Amino acid sequence: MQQRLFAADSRSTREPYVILMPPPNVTDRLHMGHGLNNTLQDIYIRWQRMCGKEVCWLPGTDHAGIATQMMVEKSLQQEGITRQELGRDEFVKRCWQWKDKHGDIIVSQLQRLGASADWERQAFTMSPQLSQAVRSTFVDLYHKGLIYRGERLVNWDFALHTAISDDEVVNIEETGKLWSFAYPLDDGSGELVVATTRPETMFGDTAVAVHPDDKRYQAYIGKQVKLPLTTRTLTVIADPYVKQDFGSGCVKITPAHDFNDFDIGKRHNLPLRNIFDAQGLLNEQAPVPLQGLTRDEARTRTVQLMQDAGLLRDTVKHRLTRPYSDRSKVLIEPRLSQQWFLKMQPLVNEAVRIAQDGELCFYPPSWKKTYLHWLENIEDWCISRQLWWGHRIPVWRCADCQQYTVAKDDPTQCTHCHSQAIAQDEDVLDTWFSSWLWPFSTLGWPAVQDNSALQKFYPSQVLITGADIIFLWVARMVIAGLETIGSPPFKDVYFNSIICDHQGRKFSKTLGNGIDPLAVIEAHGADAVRYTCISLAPLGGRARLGLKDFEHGGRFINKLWNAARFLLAQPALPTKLPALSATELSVPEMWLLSEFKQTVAKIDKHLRSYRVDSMAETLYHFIWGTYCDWGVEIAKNILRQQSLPPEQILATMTYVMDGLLRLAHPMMPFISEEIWQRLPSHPDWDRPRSLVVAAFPETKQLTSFSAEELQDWHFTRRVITAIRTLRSRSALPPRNKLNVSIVVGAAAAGLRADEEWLRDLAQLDGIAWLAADAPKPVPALVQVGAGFEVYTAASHIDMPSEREKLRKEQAQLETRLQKIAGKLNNTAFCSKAPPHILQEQRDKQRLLQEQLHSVRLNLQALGED
RNA sequence: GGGCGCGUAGCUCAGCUGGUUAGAGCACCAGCCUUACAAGCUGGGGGUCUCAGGUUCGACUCCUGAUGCGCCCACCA
Repeated sequence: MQQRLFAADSRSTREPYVILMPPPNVTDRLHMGHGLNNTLQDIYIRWQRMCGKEVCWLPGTDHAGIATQMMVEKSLQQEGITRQELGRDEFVKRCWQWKDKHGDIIVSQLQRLGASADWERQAFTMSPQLSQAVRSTFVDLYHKGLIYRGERLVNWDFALHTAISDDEVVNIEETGKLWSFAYPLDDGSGELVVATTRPETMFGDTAVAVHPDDKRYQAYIGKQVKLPLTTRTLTVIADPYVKQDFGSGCVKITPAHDFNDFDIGKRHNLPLRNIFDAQGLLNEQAPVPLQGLTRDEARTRTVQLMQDAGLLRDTVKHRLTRPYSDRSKVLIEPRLSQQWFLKMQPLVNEAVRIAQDGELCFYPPSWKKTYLHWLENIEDWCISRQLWWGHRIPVWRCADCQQYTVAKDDPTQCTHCHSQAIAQDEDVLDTWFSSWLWPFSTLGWPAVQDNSALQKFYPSQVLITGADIIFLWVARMVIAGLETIGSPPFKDVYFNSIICDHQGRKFSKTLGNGIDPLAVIEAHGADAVRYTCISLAPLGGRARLGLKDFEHGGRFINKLWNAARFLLAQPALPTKLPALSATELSVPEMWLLSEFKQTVAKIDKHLRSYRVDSMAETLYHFIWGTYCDWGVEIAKNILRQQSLPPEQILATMTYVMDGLLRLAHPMMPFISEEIWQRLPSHPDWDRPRSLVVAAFPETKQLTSFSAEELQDWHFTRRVITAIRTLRSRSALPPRNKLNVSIVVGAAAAGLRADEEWLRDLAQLDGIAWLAADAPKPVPALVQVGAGFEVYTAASHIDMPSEREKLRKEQAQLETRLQKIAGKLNNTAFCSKAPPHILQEQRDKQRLLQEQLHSVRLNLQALGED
């Protein structure tokens, strides 16, 4: 029913506010990281909707090529079949089924969380519309000469049998071994020693390199060495890449299996010798006994064979970083293959500029450097994948003329020779090649018939996502937006926390330390999950979350619910409330309203600076510490005393409750709406049919009162707190009223005017007002405050501990006074510190001196021992 | 090797542009089922703000160095 309120109207005249949901992968259900990410987006969307913007939160899912294909293959495995047995068409069909199932689960999870996205605009990276965008982009970039096919060394994943991009490789530091092998000179005049961490790659060696300036090896340059265990020989070449001080200063060069060696090979025209078959097993380049072995088996055997041949010179432990596939977690093999690449260099200039000029802002700002560093060192992007699930590359190769036909619509013939013998490239595109178009492909681009959505909702205001995909997704979206639409896709990038378990470990399936958002929603409610997530998740940091933490949120929701119940259960609560009238307000009400206004100002500030954790804290303190702890107590007092008409205070309480529900709504949409619907409408607030579209409080419309007007009340509150402490120390049950004596100095008039409040909020029976110079009531418990003393008689007073307490206070006051005196006696401080700081210290000194004096007199009255 | 960030109460963290008695939640202790709330109320204990210098009248806050930890990027076979 509320969903209609979430729909974005592209023809609206309101100012747009747009957020694009980072599309969750359709691989699996959502985890708590998604819970946080989507809560944050929803907070901003709901806030801005309440501020009167035409908001559009565009939801959707990502086909996640590699990840989904892995999941589907895994499920096939359980049925005992491989995707090859199933065939491509059938396999892709299975992937669609998987997508439908998990896409639905994801949407229902997001809705349970309260996500107020425009569900009618749901997008999917492989929908017909987005496929059109992908093709269009590919074809355009191809015709601009930016997409090319080439045989290059790429990161090869032997588990998935596909190339992956540099950004999908994760390097892990490990301890391995460094072996030194002797390669005998062909003319029998000696040997060269080379070091390697990967012995098995020696069969792909096509040279040995030394540094051109290395005196030790001048004579060897151009000579031949024998490649052990084979019949081949290698030339000794000179290249400045070689470090003279590492190992022997000789390097074996394996151009087909190492990125650096590949470059050297190019410089020296070395042959590329691939030693692996498609499965990652050693091929015929290796000696017969090693053929068909895996990399690991071959390594052990190679070392053994070299040792047997008397050519193993050394084995040492060695720290090295190895590349792993981020998805499949297997060791990456650099492998020569035909792939499609996108030239990135010509595309990045503008993306760099807008970050430097502040047209694109990162929160936290430190990410700007990381972003720029990546762009400034950009490499070509390998965009083809040897997978089945994804966007098929829109390129057809002609069997007759061997030329490529690159087209947006499926061609029937070769554009070069018109032959019909054309076949589409078997590969698919990297998933990110569709994700990077998300800011405009989801809005209908490149369809021309109706681009009102694109015009209205591009660009978006803020992208809220995890910093882990800053290169994979964020930077690339900026590039695509600038290249395709001509303007950046968003203004702000807000990096949310990474959710970890209580020990600071990332959630992972293998550890089983994840928290299922739905289970927690069942236990504590969606609002509690939302509140807990954001209050514990600082901007861009790492948030440690345990199951127990959600109790905090649960308690808060419960507290709010009870506060509302108090109000709603009042028999005197009128259905028609009077408007606020400054002249009829009691001082505590004036204070409550002022506190509310301050809260509104703080929340506005925190939202604008993306400090949602601070916003949550601010609201928590207002609701719990101000509205409940004081507001409700004040209301009870008035209702009990009948000192004022009940409608008046109930109207104020309703007004503030209505306002705080508005503040709370973006964060806690369920409970706030639930209460708000039951609340009588207040004439000073608008009353639409749902809180979803109610106005967000603005400070300029709110009433507040000056510090002078509230000064006495602040003093009274301090006295009340002191009396409560006294009561607690007297161990008297709260229902027993207390008799106190009060000594007041300068603030006497104000306090005595508030006597009724004092009496009620501190649960007093009788008050005796004492003059400052009157004898101290003995024996009695005492609390000495700034500008006042309160006493109460108690049945039995533990004199030593009472003295102890006073002495402790005395010591504390003395220390503080010493510090202040230190400052005030410092001539430099007095001459250089700003006047108001100086005055502050003097005032403080006077108050503390008075307080110390009182404490001392009380100590004397108790009799020093 | 380069970049970024973090070391504050037993635990998880706030503390923004230097001046507060350094705060919150959880945990702990004491007393309370006070008619909104025991998922609660009223109090309480607990911190040489990682260390060492410096700037300043004044540093948790700014600068330098040390040290421990985390993340990212690059990489010597």
